Amino acid sequence: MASTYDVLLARLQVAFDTLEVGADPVLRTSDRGDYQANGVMALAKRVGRAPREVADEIVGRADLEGVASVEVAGPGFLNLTLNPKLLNDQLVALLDDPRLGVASAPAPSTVIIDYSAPNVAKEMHVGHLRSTVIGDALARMYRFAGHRVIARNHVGDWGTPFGMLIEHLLDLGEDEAAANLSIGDLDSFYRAARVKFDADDTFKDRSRARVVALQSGDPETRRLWRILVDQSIAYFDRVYGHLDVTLTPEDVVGESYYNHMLEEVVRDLDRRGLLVESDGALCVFPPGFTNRDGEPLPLIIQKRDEGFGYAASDLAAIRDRVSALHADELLYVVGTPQAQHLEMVFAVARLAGWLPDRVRCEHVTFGNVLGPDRKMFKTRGGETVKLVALLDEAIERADLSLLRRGSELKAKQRVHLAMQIARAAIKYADLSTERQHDYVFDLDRMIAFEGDTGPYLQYAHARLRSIFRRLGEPWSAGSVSFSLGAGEERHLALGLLAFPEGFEMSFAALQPHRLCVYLFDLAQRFTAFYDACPVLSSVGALRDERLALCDLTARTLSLGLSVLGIDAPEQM
RNA sequence: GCGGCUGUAGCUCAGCGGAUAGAGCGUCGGUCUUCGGAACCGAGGGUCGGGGGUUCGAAUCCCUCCAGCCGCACCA
Repeated sequence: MASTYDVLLARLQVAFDTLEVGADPVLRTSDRGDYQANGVMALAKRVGRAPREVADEIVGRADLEGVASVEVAGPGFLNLTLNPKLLNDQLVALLDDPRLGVASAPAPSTVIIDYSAPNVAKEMHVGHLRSTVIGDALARMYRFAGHRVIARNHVGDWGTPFGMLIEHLLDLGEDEAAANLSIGDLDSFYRAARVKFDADDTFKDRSRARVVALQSGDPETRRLWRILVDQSIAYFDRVYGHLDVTLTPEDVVGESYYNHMLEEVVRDLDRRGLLVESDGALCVFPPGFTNRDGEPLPLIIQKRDEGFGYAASDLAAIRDRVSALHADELLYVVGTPQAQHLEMVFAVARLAGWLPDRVRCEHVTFGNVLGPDRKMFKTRGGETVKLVALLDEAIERADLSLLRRGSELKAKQRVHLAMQIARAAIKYADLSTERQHDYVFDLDRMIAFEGDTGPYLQYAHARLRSIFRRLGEPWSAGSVSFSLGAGEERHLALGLLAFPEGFEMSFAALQPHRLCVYLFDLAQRFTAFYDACPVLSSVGALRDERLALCDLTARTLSLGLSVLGIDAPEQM
């Protein structure tokens, strides 16, 4: 089905095209009418005529029969009020549409989304939260939009620290070490290795030798390294499970995966005459980048010691993703501090011809998670906050709230529900602020059941489902018609019909918070309706109509939340 | 110094060149003998960091200044 917005836009577009082909009607929802079109003024300017006159002409030429009534206001606004029959027909169509009006991409693209990227043998902490949550929401949005998503978890599984980590593993004994790692105690493992490395020269020498052995492919060293990697991946997988993130171990394609391609990256850059030796390092100087002294800034491909910089594996990854995986689109959900690095990598990949213009390549940046003091979020002791600790605390609080409220659920169900609420609280708080902005992590605020929070949306959904439970029998729409006599009903209905725009705008801009804004607005429309319009105690056609509105609202909330990676429990 | 991001109500944040800048929390007042009150309705609260400019129209685009955060050659 065509969304209501699209129906309206198509009719207006025809009229605008008669004055200037492709002129944007600038169609928006409005509080002056159901929608307003603001494109007349700009168009009048371009064609050199009076705005009111152009507005009148557009109104005269637009075939809005059966769609909307229109009024010209102010300097040339077109205020549109949707036709009751159109409203009814669109709502009836939604009842049978599992996608609730959102079109599926006619030509699916292959999209590679690079996100999460924790480090092997290190705990996942708040620093990974946003990349993981935002990346996963985007992956779900792309899938829902009908595209093919290849997730890539570019874990840090290579580099000099692995010398000391492997030596520490040997000191502990493989079994002991694996046991430590498998319970997720990665940080103390890493710290212990670090302490020895700093204090003990023999250990330091062993570690360095071990790095060389690792890099030269020594089988025994590789086997030991594999233990570290596998234990870590298993641990990450458990964290993703707790967070309900769709990443799997198969999506883990770490830095080491690209090792065998690095020589070729260097050779190819050299062949194309892009490689420059500078201070003993092999670099590319993409135009337009300078350092603090205004000198050209290099992207270091191979270091003086012949080791490869991380730019090399990033470049290899682009080559691989474009040529072997046939990506149409590359997204990097990586923190803002990497902006310049990634810009340079993209620039070099374009220069080298590995990244053709047809492939969209974008750095999806995000701001920091701040503590109550507005500085980077840390524990009171100044340590990074572990992701599992964060989630555990949220679960505990959610469980307490349920208890305080006198939840009748059994302990086991309650804990599961507390987990769903905790995840919703944390994810929604993260997704509902504009991506690029920093936000203050405030568990009290995000887990509150009132206000613009994940739990509030879940609650709205649970109340809706409760209506259908009380109904006592399966409900089906049958032959409902929507007369929308009450203002609250009409307001809610317009909200339901706007789901496609809500999703599309959020998706096109890669900004999950717009979908959050939409869902919160819908939930508010619903609660106002719920307060004013009795459902179960009404009778006949009115009752059917209200039940249908409830059904659509519940499905829209549930679908919208699921696209963001948030559960909508039946009962709370 | 250069580059990037940010500055909107007491607090946390939305705001797509359009009409009177909106939510949530908090505050104050109200509703309803609760289809789940974790609700609803209303009020108060703003030099949109300052100053210029472009435009019929600027929180939004441009310039400049102020404040804050981040990055700027071999750790990834």
